Amino acid sequence: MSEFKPLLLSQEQRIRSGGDFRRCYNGVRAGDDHLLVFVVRNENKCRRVGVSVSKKHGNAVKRNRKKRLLREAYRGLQHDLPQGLDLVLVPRQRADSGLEEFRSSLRRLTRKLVRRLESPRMRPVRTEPSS
RNA sequence: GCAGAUGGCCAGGCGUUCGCUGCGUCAGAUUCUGGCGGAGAGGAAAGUCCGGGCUCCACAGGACACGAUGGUGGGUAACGCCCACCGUCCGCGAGGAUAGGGCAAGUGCAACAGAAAGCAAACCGCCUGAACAACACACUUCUUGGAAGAGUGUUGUGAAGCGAAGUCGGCAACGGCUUUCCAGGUAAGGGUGAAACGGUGCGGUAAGAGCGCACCAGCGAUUCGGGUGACUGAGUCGGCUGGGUAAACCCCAUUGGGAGCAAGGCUAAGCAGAAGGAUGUGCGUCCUUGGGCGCACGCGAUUCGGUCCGGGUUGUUAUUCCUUCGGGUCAGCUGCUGGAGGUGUCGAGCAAUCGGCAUCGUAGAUAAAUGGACGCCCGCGACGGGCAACUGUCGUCGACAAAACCCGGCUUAUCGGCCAUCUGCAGGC
RNA sequence: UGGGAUAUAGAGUAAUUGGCAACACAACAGGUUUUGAUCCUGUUAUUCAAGGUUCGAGUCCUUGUAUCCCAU
Repeated sequence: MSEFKPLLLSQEQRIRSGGDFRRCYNGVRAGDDHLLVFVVRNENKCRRVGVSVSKKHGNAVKRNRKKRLLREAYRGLQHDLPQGLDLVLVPRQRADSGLEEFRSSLRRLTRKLVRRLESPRMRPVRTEPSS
């Protein structure tokens, strides 16, 4: 399915400003044992992704490793995702999270989130005041 | 061979493929895309404990505070770092550790124990004399059952108490009263304590004591020798000694402007201001008698490391200055990597290090670039096979940890190895 | 990135310039009570870690760890 499209990940496809991150945290979210995903729609028709790893995951080497694994998982799966979304990926504090776990979690969670975005918006209204 | 000591080095390797960030070049195109080439984390990049470069601010000075350092000589841009040496301590040794100036300027501290914890004595104890008592000896007088006196020797007492002596009461245990507890010498001994005013021996003495002597340890002065110096070797003399603690205050010597690349500079975009405070006086000069300008003093603000003195700048009646609160933006470029640079070699030096020559081009990210997958080799671990060398399979297996303006150090973390020199023990020739 | 502070029983605080780590709360055990509450008694500390100075360190010095705060 994605063998014709290059698996690139350039700077335009990344979320880099604090405001964009804050907008995503107010959006729809879903998570499992390995991953937490925040999603919001954006105006232009491209996918963007941001990665956030807190200091509780260890020192700089361990944090960089998790960021790279998350970016690599997104890079392999980006053409399976719909257009016009901003994603923020936050890993859970687990030592056994590898690339395959992140890939399967990302695939399952984005499918769930897309379904929730297209259904009548009951969930976002309920999540807004709590956050 | 085993056990160590010191110094240095490496930080899994190779290949294919999909990606990431700069650079060079070419093409499209107009600041983006593509092709090609080449580059892309460390010995600690870490902690931010010191020192410097660089940038901005401030750059008359003085006094007092404050911080840091502390053997000597050298190295360095500088250092709290490094090298060499000295002293002290530890180790059989190779070696290791060392904040290592001054308690003879002053102040302070030392719980408990101990007689006593700092300035020299007091106390216990030991000794002498006097006094009192008892006993013994011999003497004198009166006199012969004996008494009195003074003497010598021995013993006992001899600072407050269960003391001594006398006397009274009581069968006794004991109780009451009276008297007395004087004058010196001595620091050998006195359980303790981390630490106690030199140690041992002989002499000496009433008892003792560096009181004297010999040796040893320590201090001071001095002579000669070695060293740039810290210091050290040998000798002589002296009084015999004056404790410890300064990572206790302190003293001495040396030294220290402030803030930091989010420094600083440029461009673009955007917004909304509000409140409060700021004293004048004199002189000179110019013109239209009301102001302008300048100077001095005063006052306000700010700055000169913290305070004071004393300076600098600025304002002093208004399109100015200062303070506080609020609003907006937080985008891009630059600084940004060629520097106290790396490697090799020669020379100086014990070394740290320095100099000459040759050669190399070696990260620049900004929610922050080095990653993913596969294969082979290496190492490790587990389970097997084999007498052994070795070999098969498996592994979310591969130390600590990632630049953020740049250097020099220090400290801390670290799987597994390699090399060189040296020491001790055991064995063989 | 720069600056500052703190760490003591389960949680909260003391420890007067170095000399036996204290207090109330909580927990546990025992006692009082018919039972419970109250009350009484007792127990519970690697003073954040390592090293040094000192006869002796919670205290002084050095290094590290963790947490919190401030500026931009």
